[in-house]
Amino acid sequence: MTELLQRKMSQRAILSQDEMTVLSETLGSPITFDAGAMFIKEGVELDQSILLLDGFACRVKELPSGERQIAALHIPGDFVDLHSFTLKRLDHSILAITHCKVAAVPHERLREITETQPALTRALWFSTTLDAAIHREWETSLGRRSAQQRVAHLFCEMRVRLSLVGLADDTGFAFPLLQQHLADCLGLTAVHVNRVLRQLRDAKLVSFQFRRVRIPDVVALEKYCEFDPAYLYLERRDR
Amino acid sequence: MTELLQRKMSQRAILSQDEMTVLSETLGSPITFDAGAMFIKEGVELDQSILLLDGFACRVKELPSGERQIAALHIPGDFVDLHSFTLKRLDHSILAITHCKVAAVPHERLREITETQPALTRALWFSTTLDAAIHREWETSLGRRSAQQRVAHLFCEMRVRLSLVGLADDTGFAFPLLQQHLADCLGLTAVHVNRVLRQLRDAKLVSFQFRRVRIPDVVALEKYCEFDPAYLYLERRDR
DNA sequence: CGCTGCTTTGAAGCCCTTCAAACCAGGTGG
DNA sequence: CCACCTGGTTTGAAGGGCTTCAAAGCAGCG
Repeated sequence: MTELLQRKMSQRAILSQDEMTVLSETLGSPITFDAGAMFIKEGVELDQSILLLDGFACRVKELPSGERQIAALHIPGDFVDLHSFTLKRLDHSILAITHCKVAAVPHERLREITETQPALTRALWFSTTLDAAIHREWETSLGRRSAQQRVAHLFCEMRVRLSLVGLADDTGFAFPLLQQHLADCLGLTAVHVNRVLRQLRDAKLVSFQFRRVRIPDVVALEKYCEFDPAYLYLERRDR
Repeated sequence: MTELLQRKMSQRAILSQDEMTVLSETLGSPITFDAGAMFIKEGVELDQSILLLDGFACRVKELPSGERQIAALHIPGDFVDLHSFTLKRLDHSILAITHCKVAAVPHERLREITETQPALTRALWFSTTLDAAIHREWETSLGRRSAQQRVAHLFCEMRVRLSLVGLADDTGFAFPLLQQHLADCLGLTAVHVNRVLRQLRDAKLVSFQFRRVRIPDVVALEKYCEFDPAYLYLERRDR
C-alpha cells in the first residue's frame, strides 16, 4: 500500500526506513473516490491530511464566474493536502480527476510527529516546500510562456514526477486528463489546448491521445520548452 | 528591530512571547542591500535564511530569454527564504526592489528549533505554507483574471499584507515598485500595465503614482476584482 | 443504435504585445 | 542655473495569440 510512497521518499533519501515505518503506521485504511468527486472542500475545517495512493487529483481554485484554475496536479505518492496540517482549512478544493484511492493521517498524529520526530518533521516540511516550488514554476509558465511551451513544460514535469514512482519512462506515460483539465492548469481554453496539441503533435514533439502522453524524443521536448528539472529538487540529500 | 515581526506574528497568535524571544535570539545583525541587489542567487547552496526587516524584495524566476517572472513579493516582516531551510538551495533568486535591511538566521539554529521547539517549528512551517497559498492565488490571477483584475487584486493583497505590519491603511500605502515590476508579477508587459493603470485611475478604482497606491473606496476595489482574503489566513488560531 | 460528453474545426474578434517615439523627472556637470 | 543625460512613463499604430461562439465529428456506453 505504501510502496509508492516508500519508493518516492527513499529515492531522494527523504526518509529513513524507521521514519517511513512511523509514518505508515499513522495511515488510516484506504478510501476510494469516484472521478469528479470533490473530496476536500475549500474552507472546511480539517483534522486530517490525505495521501494519494492511486489515481490523479488536483487542487482547484474556483472563481465566482465559475471559471477554474487548477493550482496543482497530484499523482500517486503525493501528500495532497499535507499543508492543511498547518493551515487547518484550505483556500481551494481537492478534486479527484480519476478514480482515486487515498489514506488519511490525523492531524493529531502529525502533531505528535512534530513533538517527537524532528527529522521526519523536516522531511514533511520539505514536501510542502517542494509543492510551493512547483507552484512557482507554474506561475512562471502562466506568466511568461507561450501556450505551446506551457503544454510541453507540463508534460515534461509530469514525466519526471511520474517516473519517480515508476509510472513513466522515456517513451511517455498514462495521463488520464481531459483537455479541459489541461486548460484549467495552464490558464487556457480547452479549444486552444486542442489546437496546441495538434501543433505539438504535427511538430513530432509530443502527442497526447487515448489518455496517454507519448514523447518521441525527451531531450528535444525539454529543449523546446526550456525545461530544467532543478525546481523539482531531485538530488539526494542528507538531512 | 524585530517589532514588525512581533506585531505580525502576535496578530495572528502565531507565536507566543517566549517563542518570539527564542526566534529573535537566532537573528544575526542586520545587513543592508541596495535597490536592485540580488542577494540570493538561484541554485547556490545556502546555510541561512533571511528575514526582511525593511524594504521590498521579491522572488524572481529568470527564463533563458531574459524574461522574468516575479513569483512572490516580500514586505517587512517576511521570512523571504525560510523555505531554503528545507530546500537547501532555491529555484529562484531574491532581489531587493528597494534598499533593504535584513537579518539572517543560520539553518543550524533552525534545525535546533525543530529538535527542541515543536510549537515554534509548526509556526515556521505555517509561514511557508502561507507563502504557498499566496503562490496559488497568483496562479489563479495569472491563469484566469484579466489584466485589470490582476492589477487590482495585487493591490488588494498588498494592502491587507502591509496593514498587518502597520504599513497601509484604508486610503492606500507606499508602494515603491516600477511598472516593470508589476508587469513581471502579473505576466504582462510594462506598456500594458501602464494602460491598465490609466483605466483603473479613470474608473476611480485605484491609482498608482508617485510610488504610492491610493484606494478611494476599498470595498469597491475588492468587489471589482473579486478579492477574498481567505487565502491570507488572517484569522487568529490556537496551535 | 442512439445518447452523452469530449474532441475537433472554423470564423470573427478582442486583449495584449510589439515596436517606436515622445514625454518627463531627477541627477550631474559645465 | 541651465543643458544634458539617463531611466522610467506615456502614447500611438499595427499585429498576433488566444478567446468566443458555434457546429460538426467521434468514441464509449447503456
